[in-house]
Amino acid sequence: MPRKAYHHGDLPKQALYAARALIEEVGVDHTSLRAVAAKIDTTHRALYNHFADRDALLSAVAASGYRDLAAALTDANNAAQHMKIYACFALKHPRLYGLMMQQNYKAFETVPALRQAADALIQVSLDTLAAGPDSDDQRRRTVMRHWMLVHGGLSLHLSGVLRTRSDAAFITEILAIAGL
Amino acid sequence: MPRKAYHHGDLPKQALYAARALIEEVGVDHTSLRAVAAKIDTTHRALYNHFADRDALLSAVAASGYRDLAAALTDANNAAQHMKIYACFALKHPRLYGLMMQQNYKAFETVPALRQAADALIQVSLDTLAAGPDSDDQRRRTVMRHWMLVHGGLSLHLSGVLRTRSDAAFITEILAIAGL
DNA sequence: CTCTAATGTATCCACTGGATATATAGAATA
DNA sequence: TATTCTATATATCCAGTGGATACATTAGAG
Repeated sequence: MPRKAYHHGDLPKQALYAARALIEEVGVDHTSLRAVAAKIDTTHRALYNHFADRDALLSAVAASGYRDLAAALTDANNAAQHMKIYACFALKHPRLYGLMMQQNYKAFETVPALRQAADALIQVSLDTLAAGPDSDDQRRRTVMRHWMLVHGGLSLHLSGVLRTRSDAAFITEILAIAGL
Repeated sequence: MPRKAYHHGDLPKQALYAARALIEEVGVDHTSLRAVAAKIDTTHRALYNHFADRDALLSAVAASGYRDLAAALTDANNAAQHMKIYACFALKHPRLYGLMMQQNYKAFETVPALRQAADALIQVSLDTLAAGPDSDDQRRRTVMRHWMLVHGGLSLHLSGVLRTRSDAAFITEILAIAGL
């Protein structure tokens, strides 16, 4: 895709975009290093110069998802808007969102960018949802409660366990359940 | 492990147990058909006589998890007990629980046992959480709200996004957040 | 007792993530 | 400018995977 030169120019960033695109297209399970490499016209082994292994690449994609979500949420002025924007993001990028929530303790420890991106998201949520003069513990719980509701609802909706209806109906329903 | 006879006796059930054990030991990603087959002393291809493919086997394991969870929840007399038992199950079998929640629409359509098991769980929850004379829609929302909170909390806790504390602290925290 | 359908086996395939060794190029040094 | 050094890309290999096809065995229906 880029030049035919031996060196690629900006392989890390392009690999990230390519991986993210592939994940959103065909799902995480069907996203192979070789497919990502082919998409940016390089060898699958070249990726290892920039990512420790496949999981590290996936975690980097997850981190980019967290960043985008946090950025989108800065537009929220209240809890209801916050929940709507959050849910819309997840419904628009279900596989990316699944990957973000599939990260585990080890990933958060191993990939600093992931930890940072998640913390940034938490900060945005704190600013929007718990701006009052409450104690830190109280504010943390407010965010946690909100996140539990919206993420729990999304998870049940996206999987299909709960036989929820259309996306739009789902959003109004979780808003009602959350009392917003 | 069983006899050395050509026919195995009860391969489907044993395969299910073996797969579930492997999943709880090493995680879904590292559970291969060959490893499951080796555990019950057969060929990986024999599994295909009883499960359409790897995903079908995993979905069957998930269904068995739903059944066990529903059975455990019949002991609950109120919402607080319900939430505690649910959370304890997930914390005791985190990888199995992850698999259960990783099932998607296609799995629920393709594997009838999975749909049935999930519906049975919903029924138990309806009985415990929404026994009153409310409308069906109201009862459904009560269950949904409860499930959103507990599953959302578990998901955030198990992944480590939210930096939650110990399991015990987590349980008391979600009970408080849910107002139970 | 035979025949057939269900079940288990043997063997193959394309593909995967990852390891090792080699080639290239861009930057720093001289 | 010429030379070395290091980061980056490639080539090639490997064991392991899910799945396909063809064949062997066996239990049961007739």
